[in-house]
Amino acid sequence: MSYSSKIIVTTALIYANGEIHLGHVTSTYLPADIFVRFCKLRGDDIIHLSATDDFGTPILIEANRKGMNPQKFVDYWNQRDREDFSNLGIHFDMFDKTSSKENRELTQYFFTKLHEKGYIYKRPIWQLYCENCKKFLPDRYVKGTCPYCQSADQYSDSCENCGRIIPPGEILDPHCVICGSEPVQKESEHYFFKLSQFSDRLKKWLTENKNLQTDVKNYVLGWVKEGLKDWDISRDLPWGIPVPLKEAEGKVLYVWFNNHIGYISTAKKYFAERQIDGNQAWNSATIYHFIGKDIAYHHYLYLPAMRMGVGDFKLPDFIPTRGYFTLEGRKFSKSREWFISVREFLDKFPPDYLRFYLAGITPYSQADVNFNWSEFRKRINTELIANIGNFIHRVLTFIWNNYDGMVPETETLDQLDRTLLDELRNAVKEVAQEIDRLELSKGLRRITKFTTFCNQYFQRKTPWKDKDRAKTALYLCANIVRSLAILLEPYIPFSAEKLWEQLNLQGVVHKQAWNTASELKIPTGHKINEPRILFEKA
RNA sequence: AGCGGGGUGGGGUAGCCAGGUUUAACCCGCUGGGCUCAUAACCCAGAGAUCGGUAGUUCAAAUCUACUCCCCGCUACCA
Repeated sequence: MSYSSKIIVTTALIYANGEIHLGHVTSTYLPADIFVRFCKLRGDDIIHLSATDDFGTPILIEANRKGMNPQKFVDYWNQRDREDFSNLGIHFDMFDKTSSKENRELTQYFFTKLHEKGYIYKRPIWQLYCENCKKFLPDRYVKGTCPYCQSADQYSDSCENCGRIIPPGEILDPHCVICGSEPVQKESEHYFFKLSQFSDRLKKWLTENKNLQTDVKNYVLGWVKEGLKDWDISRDLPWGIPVPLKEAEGKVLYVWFNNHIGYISTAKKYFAERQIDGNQAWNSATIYHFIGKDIAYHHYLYLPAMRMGVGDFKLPDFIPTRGYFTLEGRKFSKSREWFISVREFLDKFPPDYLRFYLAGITPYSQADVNFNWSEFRKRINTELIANIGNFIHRVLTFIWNNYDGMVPETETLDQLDRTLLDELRNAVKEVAQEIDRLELSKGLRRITKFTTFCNQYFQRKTPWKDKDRAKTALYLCANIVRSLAILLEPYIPFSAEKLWEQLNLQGVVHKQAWNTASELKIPTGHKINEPRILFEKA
């Protein structure tokens, strides 16, 4: 069977060991969801895929601490994350896990193919080893005192207190996280990926791909210029995807070797369930990988290099990269309890408030995004409620109270009416352009610019003075409210759907065609449902 | 230290890449007025920045160049 989809969107895989927080949502999942929702309305054949990232040291440590089997542990988080995303209206066509059979197989295939082609070699490295636990202690298995600020109980690779990166071997008073005893240096064989060999090809690809953001590109090109180092892709851990070589007993692949392969393995699984050739589907689609800038290196260097090396799967066309999330001007930090989880937020406010606010403040760049509670409230109350919500509500209640809830008839359009329709067409066109260019905050601003005009129109028409003469205006406004439901659907899908119901229209707003937003589809005499307040003040 | 990003009215931003379509735009806030259909929401008018600093390029610079000050992020086995 031949392939049908045209666009594949993936979002960075969420690490399966903790709550989803607003940082994840802001940089990655919300932008992707808005984009995908828009494309669906536009009629594109598009799918959104993601998964949990199930391997790695922190998960193993955490699972051990809780006395849980690591697979059970990541399954728990996978389920919990699905709920969070669903509650936020973030929809996936498939949400899988990197510990899936498909991803294990594809990852081993990647390794084998790269190994055959000579891109992987083995060499011994010195590593800390715990003689009590009889195991090597990678990165986060060792804690000690920070050599810079003397802060105790820090992981051996970085200090939470002063934020410095601690070079391997420099941590003071190192001890094993599991048993507390002091580790010794011991030699271990590791596998390395020849990233250095891909320098020229990466440089070419980065330079020639015009879809990549220039700021991120410059940042990454800086690394290439400095010279890429080969990459240690194996770990002495019991939790991970085994290195598929007989000689490599007990070694697994590093999480960053396998997790982005999850994009492809999930896609293949998705297509396989539909009897579609996954490789062909992947290679003929336009690929978007949405990420946060913290993982820019992995997506702009490691990922493309690995795909170049294997050769079977095309590289991404777009890697939309957004910045860090700060809360009241300070960096998010779980350990310092300076963060907001999705659950915590949704206990207080509806999901659309979060979507509306975040979409409005997140630019298409790696600039950081600051969340501020008072600004959040202000923005919801003034833009979402007093501007957009007010227009919708005044129109609907006016029709309900003055025309028995029936959309009135239209007569000859005057100059102002025609201007309104021009504004509508422009808005529909320009919002689409912005979202298509991934400029989501600008798209939202374009919508509020339009509703400002709608409020002005209503004001100038003074329909309350002569209900009979106001019929054309209300006919037009009712239709514009319908258009707004469609325009707003990518941003605030729950409210858009409620609005669709209030308008008493057929079907669901999510299945409408974007272009019909510039048409007048509600006929005279159409009965709306009783208007209710769509947005309560925050 | 190096690399990347940024400094625009009281706050938050757009514009800068492709210099002049802008008397520097938008939102919030502020001042005054109007309306009363609407969740004290809406509409109109107004005050307020010469675009971090300096020096250049140009007929013309917030937009280009150099230097400089300040802020933020990153620096590879942290996901």
